[in-house]
Amino acid sequence: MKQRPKAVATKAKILAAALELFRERGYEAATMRAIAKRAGVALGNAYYYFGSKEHLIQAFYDRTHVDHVAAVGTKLDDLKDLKSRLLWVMRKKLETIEPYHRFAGLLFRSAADPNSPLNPFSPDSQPVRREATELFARVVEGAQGPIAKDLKPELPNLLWLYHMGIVLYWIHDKSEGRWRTWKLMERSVDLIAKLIAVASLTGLGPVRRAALGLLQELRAA
Amino acid sequence: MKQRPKAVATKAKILAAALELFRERGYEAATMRAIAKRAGVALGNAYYYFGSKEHLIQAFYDRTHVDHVAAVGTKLDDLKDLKSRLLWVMRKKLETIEPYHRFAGLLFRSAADPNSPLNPFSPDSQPVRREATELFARVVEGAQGPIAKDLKPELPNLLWLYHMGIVLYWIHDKSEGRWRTWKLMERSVDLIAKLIAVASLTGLGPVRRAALGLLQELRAA
DNA sequence: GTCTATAACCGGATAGAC
DNA sequence: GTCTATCCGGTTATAGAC
Repeated sequence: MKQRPKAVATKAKILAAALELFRERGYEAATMRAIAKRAGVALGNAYYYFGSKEHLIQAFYDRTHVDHVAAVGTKLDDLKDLKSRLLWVMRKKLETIEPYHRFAGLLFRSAADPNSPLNPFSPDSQPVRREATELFARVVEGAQGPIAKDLKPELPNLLWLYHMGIVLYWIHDKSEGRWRTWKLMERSVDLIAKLIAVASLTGLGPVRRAALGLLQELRAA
Repeated sequence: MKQRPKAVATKAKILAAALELFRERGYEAATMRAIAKRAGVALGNAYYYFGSKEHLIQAFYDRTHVDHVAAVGTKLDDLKDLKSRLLWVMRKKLETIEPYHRFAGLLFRSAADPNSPLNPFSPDSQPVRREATELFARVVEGAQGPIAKDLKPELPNLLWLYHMGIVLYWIHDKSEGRWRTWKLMERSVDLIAKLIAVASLTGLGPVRRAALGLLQELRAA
């Protein structure tokens, strides 16, 4: 019922025009009027298909996520220990988003707003977020070595959160080729692998208990 | 030279009106026209004192920081262990910002943009950030109990970063009276106190070494 | 330097006719 | 589904007064 071909074509035209103009002029300078005009469509019609200008950006997210999964590919299956698996996924992430660094500030500006549909915790973003989390579930699932039972189910979400933190750092990173982010990412992946190993060996100390309590809190939200 | 009393009074009037309206209606609904009107001032005059609506947010930052420090007050000196000290400071923080929850999202929106002067890592924000960090230095400084020598200098920055994380959670928190944030804050403060204690007792395991290396990386940026 | 008043521009968003 | 007309608010411009 949603597949009237004309509607699909119009929507695609508008989206294509928008992405073009974003690339050419950046987000702010690509006005809705210009987008509509390039798409050969009235302004109001653009709003008929995309509730707001921000809805147009969602395409970027979807695309980079798909690109990331593709870049990760089947190579992940060849890596056995958690550290190299996580490292691989994170490397591919940074490589995938690198071309967008110029525009990232503008894009993520909306992403930080709790009221924006682009915010990664919003209902609109749930599908992408779930898929992204599943990627980290794959990372954990295929890893050899012991992982504590009570920690394991939390890990995909935690790693997703961690990866958001790295992306946030990357956005602000002005160093040449983002080498700071790369170093930070490599070091933190190392630390995370060590932490998981330690947490999975040790008995139930008060620190471990406090940490797990905190995790439950977070999950309930 | 900047202290013509009339000018100071006018600027204060405008800021007060803005904060009032932000509280009452949120950021978007508090139009510059309404702010000027409430301040009993012409629209152009508001722009004479605040270059843009965002500049009013910067003023908000400063204001809440001052309020926070005042709320923390001398009571901090009566608290001896790190946990109660940190808890006190964080409680006062959440209390101080609570009235502004409605428009906090918009605030963070600008803060996430690396090109915005509002972003907490920008040069413009350095003064506020340094002062805020000093508050956490006070927390650490006055605490009894052992704190590892190599960890101690990192703590003010780390705690500042932690407190930003809590604020980020608070911004997205839709629960009644932000009780989720409060619980998360209390639990995480507990965990942090435990972590610091353990880290200060234990010898130099690989985890500790990796963590400290990561901290150095972050500080260098 | 401080302030008023008014008009105008621009672009995101909406209403309602067709 | 698509259009045109319109609203709304941030921002700027102007011209002048204390």
